[in-house]
Amino acid sequence: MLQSKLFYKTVKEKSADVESISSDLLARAGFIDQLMAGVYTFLPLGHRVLKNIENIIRRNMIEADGQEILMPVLQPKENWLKTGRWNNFDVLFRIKGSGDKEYAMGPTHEEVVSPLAKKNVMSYRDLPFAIFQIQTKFRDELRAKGILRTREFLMKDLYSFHTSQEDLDKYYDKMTKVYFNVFKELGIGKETYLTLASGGTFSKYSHEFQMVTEAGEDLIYICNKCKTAINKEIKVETPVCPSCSSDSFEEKKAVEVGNIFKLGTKYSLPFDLKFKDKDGTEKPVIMGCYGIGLSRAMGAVVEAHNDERGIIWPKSVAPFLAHIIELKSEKKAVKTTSGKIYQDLNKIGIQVLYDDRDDKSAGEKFAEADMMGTPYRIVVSEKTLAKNSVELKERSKKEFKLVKIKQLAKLLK
RNA sequence: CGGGGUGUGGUGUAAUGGUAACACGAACGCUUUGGGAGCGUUUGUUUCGAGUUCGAGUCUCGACACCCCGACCA
Repeated sequence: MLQSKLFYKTVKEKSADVESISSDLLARAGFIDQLMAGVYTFLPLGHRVLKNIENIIRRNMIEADGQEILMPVLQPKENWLKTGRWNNFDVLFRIKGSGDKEYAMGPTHEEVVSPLAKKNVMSYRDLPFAIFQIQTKFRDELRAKGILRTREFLMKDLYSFHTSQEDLDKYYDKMTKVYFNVFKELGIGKETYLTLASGGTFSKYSHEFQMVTEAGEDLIYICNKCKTAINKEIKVETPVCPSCSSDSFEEKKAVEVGNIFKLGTKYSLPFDLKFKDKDGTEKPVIMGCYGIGLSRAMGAVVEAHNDERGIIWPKSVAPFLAHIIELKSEKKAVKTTSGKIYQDLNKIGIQVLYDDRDDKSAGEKFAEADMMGTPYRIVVSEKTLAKNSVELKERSKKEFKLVKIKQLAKLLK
């Protein structure tokens, strides 16, 4: 991508509204734009990051036997009445269509996926299976907080269907590992804890994946002895660690980047979702659900990876792997060589942003590059070309090195 | 939802009730060219609606918006 054509603007000054570091950086670096409280547009840079996150999650879900579908945002009131959530679900957007007909804007999809499953499940032979989607969710949160807590957000939700509790337990454990792998790939594995939580309206217990950060709205308690984490509600119920009985905890602020629930029969019963077992008896299907907020994950990654100059993207989610900075020069070679490097890297499939602008000073280009946080910066100038080289610097490191142009592609691969 | 705060060019700020200003940005020109450059010219502003007043960015009331604290958060 040529930076001269990129749809973006950076803002030098910190915004007056606080929100969170991630929202401020993402907005100022041109990744997102706030339309209103809790609602954001993803600009080309932000959209690329979001797609990278999406692909990491999608690949992991498919590896866990998930099949991708896409369910509607617009849902019938009737299904929500069936589960009793039309009146109970505080953050549900309820909208009116023609003739005052009412609909729900999907905040989650049990009310759609359960009747859907019913159409395909007759016998134990049809089980187990898992289906998921990556889709925009709507929740009428009373209070938004930057990109970390929004009213409209992208979410991956997977639902699993089983013949028995044992089978669900097995899949649930597998999913726990898959989730850890996702967060590791997103670059926040180290900061993320599996946290025992109370299940709310779903089940007695659930698990949250909490990333430790000052920007978090949740409090978690990490056992000093075995590193098991529990959330606030559990801490009230159980003053000692549920796995090692230690009473020494460290309190940390955290943001919930994912959660998993054992739904059991909570949604199969209202929708009459059952199957014929081997012995001929009819049994309710046992369900699990597993969510990850993608846009929130994007904010979480930024919260975990930034410095005073801007964002430091992990390679896995970065909008571009490399950022070529062409410094202004009288000599044509600087531009032609920069252009050639850009083409060569593109050819071998490396995502690269090329700052080809002629009217920007070196300082401004560097400052913007640091703010955007691309993992590798490649500076091309008269100085580097004199040595047949370019300057290669990692965003996360201080030092840089001169690299022969011929070797550049190999190094980045 | 309860409480609090704030709304001024694109952004960040200033302005005893008395001509809306400064910096950054943007456009143009010249100079500069390895860490958000310099000079000059130009550009563009009081959230909305009532009210008080000779006169409102400033005071009063209302609406709307955003932010913060709390509560809430499948």
